[in-house]
Amino acid sequence: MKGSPNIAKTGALIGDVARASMLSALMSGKALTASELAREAGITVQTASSHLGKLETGGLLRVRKQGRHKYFSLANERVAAVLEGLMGLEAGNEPLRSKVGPTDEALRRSRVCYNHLAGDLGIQLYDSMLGHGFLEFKAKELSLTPSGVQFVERFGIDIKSLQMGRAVLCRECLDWSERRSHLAGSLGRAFLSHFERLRWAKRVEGTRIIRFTPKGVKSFNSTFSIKSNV
Amino acid sequence: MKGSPNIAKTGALIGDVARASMLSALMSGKALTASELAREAGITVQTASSHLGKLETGGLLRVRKQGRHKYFSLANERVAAVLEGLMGLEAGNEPLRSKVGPTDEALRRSRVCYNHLAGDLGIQLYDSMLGHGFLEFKAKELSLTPSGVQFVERFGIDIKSLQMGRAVLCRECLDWSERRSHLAGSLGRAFLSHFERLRWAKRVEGTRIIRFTPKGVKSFNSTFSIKSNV
DNA sequence: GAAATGCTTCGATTACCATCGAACTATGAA
DNA sequence: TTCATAGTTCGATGGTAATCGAAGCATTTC
Repeated sequence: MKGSPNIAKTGALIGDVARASMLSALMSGKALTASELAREAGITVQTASSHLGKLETGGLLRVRKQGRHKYFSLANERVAAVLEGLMGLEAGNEPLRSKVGPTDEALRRSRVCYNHLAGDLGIQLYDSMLGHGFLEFKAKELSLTPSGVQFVERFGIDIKSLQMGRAVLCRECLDWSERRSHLAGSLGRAFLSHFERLRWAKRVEGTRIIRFTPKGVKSFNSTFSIKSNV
Repeated sequence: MKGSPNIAKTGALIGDVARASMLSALMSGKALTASELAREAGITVQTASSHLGKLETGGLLRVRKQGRHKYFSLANERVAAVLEGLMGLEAGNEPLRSKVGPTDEALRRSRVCYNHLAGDLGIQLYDSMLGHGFLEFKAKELSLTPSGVQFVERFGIDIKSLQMGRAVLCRECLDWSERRSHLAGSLGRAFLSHFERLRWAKRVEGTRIIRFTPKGVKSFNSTFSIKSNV
């Protein structure tokens, strides 16, 4: 069967515990330095350097050099999507114990996925946008409707500058905790950073958890007209 | 970072060349025996047995015993989706040479992906169904509209028995050659097997290629009202 | 300039695991 | 029963790659 060695190569890249730790850490979307990633994985910087080199040539990471620092981030959203998919597989297989734990609970509720909002709240946002006709599938791809543009602008996001950029505006991304899609793309990222700017939510340092304030939840629900009991 | 060892485990499972070959072979959706898979991977049956055991306990494979044979298939559609995603990553990174080759060409045109139609033609089918309002996104998930039901039935697919089954009727699946979705789920599988029954298309033994006959292409285009030059 | 910090390269060590031959179990055929 | 086929278990072997100490390069700070 042709094409098999390829998936083996990237599979092997992900298949090392140290590298997997680094990739998981980068799922937050933040760019991290080599030494930060080494600490995250619990290995020395030499070893980390070797790993990071392999991940880069393997096309999983993007690198930016800044002074004497080297910042690593996931190569693109597709890499993030594959990693999310892998996590989802695991979650399905685990007996039940994966459901417990307050950390896990919080992750399922709302977490960052490559700089956009994932988890329960992420799905609610996505569903709401679709339900109000702000997003639609135009035959091929997810796109923002005229009324959607209006809504997003009134919410305080500078849609024009997003459209200027090279990145795709709307994209869907599969969730591992739920089995549903949520909003990715530059609009997805803009939403999350705007939530942070409005102080509705805050990232918990060192994890992927996003903690919404009580007031933040309330505003979120009313903005996207979500019934609080669901 | 929590949750990292998990993705490492499945990553490592995929990361072995022999196992990757087996998984690729199973992407056709067909169930294969242990010795067939051993031959596919170019290893002895003993080694294959060991690999298959690991893949099963890792949750990637489903096993059915039938007499003295043991049939292996991918555990579910999600596993298939992750594998497709991995192939897509590779395809994006490869320089350009991955574009050449007649086999590759044929794969891009139409191939089987876990028993449903993928590739260029798969996307055309999906787009056509959406464009005619036969499929729609109902807030959360892809579903068949009333007119869609009518269309599918008139085409000769027994939609009732599909709806009885436990499997999801419509699902979307991301393509690696294009960057678009195509139709998966039990309806997707029903379409492909009906194409085969009508002799529009035939699987090429030992590969994932689906070869459409000239007449088959014509019928396909007219059924889904696709302009032949696009 | 010198010292400090961030990262890379080199070499030696170690641990893991894919591989296969040989022997074994289980199911089916004659 | 006897033979054949499908698959598993066991043990030995070999190769690959992760790991870290030590030394080296590059950049910034003092």
